Amino acid sequence: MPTTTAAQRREQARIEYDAFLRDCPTNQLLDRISDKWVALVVAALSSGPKRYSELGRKIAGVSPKMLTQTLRTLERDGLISRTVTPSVPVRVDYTLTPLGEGLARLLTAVKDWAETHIEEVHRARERYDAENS
Amino acid sequence: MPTTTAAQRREQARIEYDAFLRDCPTNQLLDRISDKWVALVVAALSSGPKRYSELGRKIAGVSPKMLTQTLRTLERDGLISRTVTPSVPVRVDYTLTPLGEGLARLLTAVKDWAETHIEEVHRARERYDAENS
DNA sequence: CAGTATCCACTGGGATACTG
DNA sequence: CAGTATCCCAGTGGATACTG
Repeated sequence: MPTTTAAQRREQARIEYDAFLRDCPTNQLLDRISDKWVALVVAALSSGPKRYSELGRKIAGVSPKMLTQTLRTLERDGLISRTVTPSVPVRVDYTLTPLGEGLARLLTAVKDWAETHIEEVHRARERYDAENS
Repeated sequence: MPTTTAAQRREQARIEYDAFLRDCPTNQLLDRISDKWVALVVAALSSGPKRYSELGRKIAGVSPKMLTQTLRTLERDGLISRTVTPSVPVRVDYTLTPLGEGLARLLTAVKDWAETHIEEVHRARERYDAENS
């Protein structure tokens, strides 16, 4: 009789795997671009620098909290840069860095694939749903 | 005095935006590949067909529930195909469809970008954390 | 204008147990 | 072997209110 159960062993594996995934570059990147607002912010900024409130308006429905949070992580990762103009009232501009522009191009590739194949995916869904009704 | 508050207007915008995002092909795709397990399953299958339990072992730490759920949505989207061999015990194989192979190639592009630029991101993070300490 | 702070509801996914 | 069913908790993000 083993002293560890199957569940315990899988939990151990899960812990190790989580650690591995945190270190995995691909997963770190997927964590970023999968964030609901990141892709939208990057897309908005790819047409040029924007102010905080411009982003808030362009990305309708985002709360100040999430907009700030998104901008902070992107800034921390070196994907966007934040410029404060100490006028009254203050003005803050966000711009894509060269690294961020690279990410924008990658997202364009994702977008192209999505738009090219979405019809096929939709047909597959209809077929699947029809068969399993 | 307006009859709608700023919050109410933003909520309305959020609802419309959510609807828009649901219809947006890019976001639908991002929803898929951002799923914690999808990328792992696709990667596992890109080296050839696998059985359910093989996937469970290769992707350490995944629970049966999530593995099944992931496989179902991928099958529904036409990205993988499921083949049941009615032997005893039953045998189920999962394979990437041509569409799924296309997705796998896209994920390879994502992976390449991630691995090429992760160092730069890490340096940016260290710089950011040092400045804001 | 450009945020920050707090509270809280909701849901995604893990643990666990069971089945054709 | 290949799942399904149920319970349940933690983390995410929205609402709301406040500030330099």
